Amino acid sequence: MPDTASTRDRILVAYEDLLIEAGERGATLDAVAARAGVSKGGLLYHFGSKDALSAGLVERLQHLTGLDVRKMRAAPAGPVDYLIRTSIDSGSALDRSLVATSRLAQADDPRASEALAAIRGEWLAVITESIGDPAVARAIMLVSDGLYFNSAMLGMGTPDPADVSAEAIDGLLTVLARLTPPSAHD
Amino acid sequence: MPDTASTRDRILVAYEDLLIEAGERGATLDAVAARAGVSKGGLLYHFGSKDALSAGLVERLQHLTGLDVRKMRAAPAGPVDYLIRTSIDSGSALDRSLVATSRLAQADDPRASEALAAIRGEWLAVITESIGDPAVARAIMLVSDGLYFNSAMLGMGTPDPADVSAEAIDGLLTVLARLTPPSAHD
DNA sequence: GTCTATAGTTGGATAGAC
DNA sequence: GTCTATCCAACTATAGAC
Repeated sequence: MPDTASTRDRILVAYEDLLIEAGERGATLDAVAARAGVSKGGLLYHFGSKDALSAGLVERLQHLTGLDVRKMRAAPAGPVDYLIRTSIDSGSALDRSLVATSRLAQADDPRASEALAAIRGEWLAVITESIGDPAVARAIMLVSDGLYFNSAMLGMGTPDPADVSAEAIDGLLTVLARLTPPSAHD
Repeated sequence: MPDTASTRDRILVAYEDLLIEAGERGATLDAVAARAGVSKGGLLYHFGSKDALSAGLVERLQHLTGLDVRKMRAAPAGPVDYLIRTSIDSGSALDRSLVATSRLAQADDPRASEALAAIRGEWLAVITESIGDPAVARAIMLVSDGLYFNSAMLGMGTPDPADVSAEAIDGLLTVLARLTPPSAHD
C-alpha cells in the first residue's frame, strides 16, 4: 500500500470524525461523503458498502497500534509513564481511531470488539513485562482504561469528568509508583 | 409515582436491553415495542417520542444511583471495597441502566453525558471522604472506571478482556490497599 | 474515479378505530 | 390503553452517464 493517501484516506478520516462527534447513527454514508467532499457514489466506489468502511477503520486502528506499541517499548521514562500519559485523549490519530472504533464496538460490531480487546492485551503484555508483578500491571492497565473512558467516552459533552490536567497526571503517576516498591517480598 | 409498574416499565426495560445488545441503531421504536410486547402505537402512548423514551431512561438511572450511593456509604467493608466489587457488570438493574445510558451518551445525548458525569462525581465524593487523600481517591475511582469500561463496554462480544473473576478482584483490592498506608506524612 | 438519479427499506410519528 | 393504517423523511445500495 504505497501512497494512495488521497480520497480513500479522507473518507476514512471523515467517518472517524463523524463516529466520534455524532455516534454511529450520525455517521451515515451521506454525512461521511459530504464531510469527505465527495458524493455518495464516489464514496461507494472506494468502499463498496458501509461494512467495508467499518472494516477499513479497524484496519487503520491496527496499523496505528502497531506503531504505538513500539514507541511504548522504547519510551525513555518507561512503558508505564508512556501508557498513562497517552491515556488521555490528545487528539492524536491513534486516539481518534480508538474512540471511533469503540463506537463501532458498541454498535455491536464484533470485528471492532475483537480488535480493541487484542490491543489492550498487547499493552498489558508490555506493562507486565516491564513491571514484573502481573497484579500490579493489571491495576495500572485499569487506571489507563479509566482515563481513556473518561477522556474519550464521557468527556465529549461534559467538562472534565475526571481531571486530566498535566499536574493531575503527574500526581497520579506519583501515587501509582507506590504500587511498585523497589524491592518487595510478600 | 405510586405503582404504574406495568407497561411503562416493561417498555423502559426493553429499551435498555436493546441499547445494550444492539446499540443505539438497533434500539428502534419497532424493536422496543416488539420486545416489550406492545405495538408501536401502544409504545407511543406511554412515551410520546423517542426523545421522551431516552429521558425516561436517564431518570431511571438517577433513581437507581441514589439508592446505590446510600448502600455504598453503609457498606460494611467500606466504600472502596464496595465500589470496586460492584464495578464489574453483575447484570443488576443499576449495571444495565448504566450501560444503556452510556450508549446514549455516545450517541451524542447531552442529558445522558451529564447524568453519567454527575454520578461519577457522587461516587468520587464518597471515596474521597472515606480515603482522605484526593489523589489516591482519584486513582481508585479510575480503576473502577476501568473495570466498568472492560466489563460493560468491551466485554459484550469478547471473552473477558480484563480478568474480572472473584480472585482477580480480591487480588486487585490487595494491590490497591498499598495506596493508602495506615499513616502517611508527606 | 466521480457524479446524478433512483430503487427499495426502514426509521419516527400521526390519525383514528376499538 | 392499545391497535392498525398510513405519511414522510432518511438510509443503504445500484445503475448508468460522464
